[in-house]
Amino acid sequence: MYRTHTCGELRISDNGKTVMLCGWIQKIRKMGALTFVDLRDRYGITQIVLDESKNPELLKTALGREFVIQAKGNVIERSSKNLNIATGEIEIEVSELKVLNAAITPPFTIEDDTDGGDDLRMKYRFLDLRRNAMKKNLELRYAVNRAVRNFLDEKGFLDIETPFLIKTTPEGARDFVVPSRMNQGEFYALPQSPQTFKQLLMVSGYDRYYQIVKCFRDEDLRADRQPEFTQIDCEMAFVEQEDILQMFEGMIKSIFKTVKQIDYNEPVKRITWEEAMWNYGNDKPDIRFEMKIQNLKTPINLILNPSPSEKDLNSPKGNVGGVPLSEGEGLGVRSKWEKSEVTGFQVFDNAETVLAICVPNAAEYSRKQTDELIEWVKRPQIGMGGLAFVKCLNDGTFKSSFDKFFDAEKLKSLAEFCNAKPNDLILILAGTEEKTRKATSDLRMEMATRLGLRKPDEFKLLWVIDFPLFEYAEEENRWVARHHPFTSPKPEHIEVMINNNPVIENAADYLNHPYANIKANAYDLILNGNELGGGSIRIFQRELQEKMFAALGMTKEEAQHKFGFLLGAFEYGAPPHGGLAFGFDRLVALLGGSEIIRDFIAFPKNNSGRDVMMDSPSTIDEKQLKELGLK
RNA sequence: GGUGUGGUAGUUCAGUUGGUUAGAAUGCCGCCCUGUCACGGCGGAGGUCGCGGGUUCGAGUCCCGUCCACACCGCCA
Repeated sequence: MYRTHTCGELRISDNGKTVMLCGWIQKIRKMGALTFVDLRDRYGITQIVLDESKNPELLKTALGREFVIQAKGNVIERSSKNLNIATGEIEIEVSELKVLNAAITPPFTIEDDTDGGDDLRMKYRFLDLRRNAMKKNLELRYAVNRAVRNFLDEKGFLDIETPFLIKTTPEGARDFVVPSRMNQGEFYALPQSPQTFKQLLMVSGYDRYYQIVKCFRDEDLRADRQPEFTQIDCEMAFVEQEDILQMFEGMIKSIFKTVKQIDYNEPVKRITWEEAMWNYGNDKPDIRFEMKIQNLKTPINLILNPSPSEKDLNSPKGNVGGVPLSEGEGLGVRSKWEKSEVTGFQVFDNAETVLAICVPNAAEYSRKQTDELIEWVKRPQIGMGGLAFVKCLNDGTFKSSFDKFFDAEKLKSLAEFCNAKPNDLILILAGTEEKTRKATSDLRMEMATRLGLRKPDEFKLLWVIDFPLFEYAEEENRWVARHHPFTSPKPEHIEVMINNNPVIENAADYLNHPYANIKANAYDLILNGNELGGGSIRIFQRELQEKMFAALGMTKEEAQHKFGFLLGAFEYGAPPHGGLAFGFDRLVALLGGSEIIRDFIAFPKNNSGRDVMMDSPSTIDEKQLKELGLK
């Protein structure tokens, strides 16, 4: 027997017991004839005492940090207690000590606040994982895993494994491929997601499926993106969008409750993709704070309203795609400001788009601070030429960076249009539509970060719905699926899809193609500005699926070659179905108050997709290459 | 593919306008210390300043190239 207890469980009530502990030496403190050793394992730290005056043999063996030892002795009450640790009232008076394995000095300290940099911690990941901070992250990961399984199990979902060695798919991310030895010249692909398998499971009648499963995408990494990552993959049959939103909103709330003790009782807010783009400039808005984008000039009308004759731009309330806009913020709202487009300020007058945000309580920003913001928007990643601002002073006056062109009256009307409050700082960006909208969105997030409005302990969920079905791919001059090619158009848009030719005759005018306006039964769940997951109601009839493949530029033969198995299955009684998938790593990281998923994965890859601990990827032997027919 | 930031002791970092023998903290080693728990005291070892080239009387410092790490853009249905 190695141990009777762990290093985290002994208390004052165990006083007098003879115990055996095993663990790693965290720290040695020598006080003359007395030596204190902090012994650490997964469960905690227990102090053991080596008393040379009572047992001189004990100190004959050399000890050092991270040695693995076994200590036998009596639990005694400490004469000076340490109430900062759970075992701090007792210590072990050691009678027998055994070094199970010596250790060389670790390259960084195994402490919460380690002195090790990212690079080293990755190289010695097995040491990094000894740290309390990492242990907590992995424990959180497992807690979320359990919460998911418990919830879905209770709802009757079945966990069914799907293969990792599958077929390459033309759409979407780049595939990782695996050469086949037995079928030389051919390759498996690792799944980007179990998408087609879960749909086939619906055809098979397993009407509630889930899997917490590894997925693979050969794309560049980010703090929140790894080449292999884990998804909570779910699918249901005989459901409408509403059923899915309810079910999985419930799942996330249940995770909040079990893992974070958060009661998220209110229904999750929903907005359309168009509202998201209009008000926040991106499709995953952080709604912990307002700071909505104000449109001072041309709206995203080309996207939102390709044929102004059909939808009156000047109507007080826009109504797009049959979905009423929230909070009376019509897409078509225009004010007298809007109509007086010639301001005399060329930067505004010449720009396609002029967008503003009202930053609360920032009117006292100094020249230095505003200059710094201007530099911020000029960074290559943002790429704006400059930034205009209006300070809404508490005395009701305004001070702007373009006073030369705007008199007091004009500034006032601008501030009113933006619904600016006293002490607000209005920041204005002007330029081409797409770039300016993205820049304003980035600026909004940046200002919120600077003002501390992105509170890590506040969780705000949001459904973004009614995504466009297609996206225009400029390089190929064709439509690509915004979500994936199995996503169903909204029922009222199916006709548009079937009755129109997908070919884009005039690339410059693609927004006027009927396909640009088709909306999908697709939805994303956003948490604090991060995409937690997304999904859609799927196509389940062969004809519509074929039409979809055709819309994406596939010939009938190609579609049959690549997805014949799915098209075939649809002919044998496929039920209506839909589902979604969550980014498990991202969910865990966010619950842990971070956006860096690397810290929540035991053995992650670095920025260039390398595992620096085992040094993969690596070259392979000639022999292996030959066997695979690659040489 | 691109942009930015960084690379100096085992580790985290400082290093002025280009100028003597490149510093601090921490870790490590040795000695002292019977109640420490961020222990304390004394002493010591430890450097190809990422790599290659250039400018210069002289380069950690300036220039060019390159490698690596991180963040971001493109990309990620």
